[in-house]
Amino acid sequence: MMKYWLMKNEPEAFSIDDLAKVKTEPWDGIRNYQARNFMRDDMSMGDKAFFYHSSCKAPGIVGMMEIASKAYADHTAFDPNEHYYDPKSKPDNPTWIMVDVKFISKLDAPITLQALRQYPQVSGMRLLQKGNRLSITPVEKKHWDFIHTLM
DNA sequence: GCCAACGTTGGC
DNA sequence: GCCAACGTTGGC
Repeated sequence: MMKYWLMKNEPEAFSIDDLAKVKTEPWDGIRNYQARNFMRDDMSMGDKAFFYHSSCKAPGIVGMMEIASKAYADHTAFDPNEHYYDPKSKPDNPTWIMVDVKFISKLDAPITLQALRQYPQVSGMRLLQKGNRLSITPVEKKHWDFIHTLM
């Protein structure tokens, strides 16, 4: 059964345009257990995800991508020179993992957070819940489908 | 840059 | 195992 996701990233670090260029990219740097568990336990190859730009002028959904690998060790956790280095993650038993994502499309016009908040049809989305900070959240099919009607 | 809301850490 | 202090996220 295909699942749907929303994955946040700061466009200054890696944007939808960057993904459009490289086509496939490891989604590294996740250092939150809930987000990790989603990748480890619930994501499958072929799942679809919204690419969301956060911490920017107009936060919102900017494109779509496909999960292109199973979860595997996030090697950036092993390297002391990396920003996301975490000494408690060991190569033989990695704490942190990542998946590859594949570019599907960039939206002609982003669907901003501000716009999403206007629609009661998506008011239940985790993204819109107060205090939500998770960078990876599941998206219900009904929400996924409704957002497509906005494109 | 501010700050609310979380998540994590570490002393006890 | 509790919880205060600290760190991070992310919208505004």
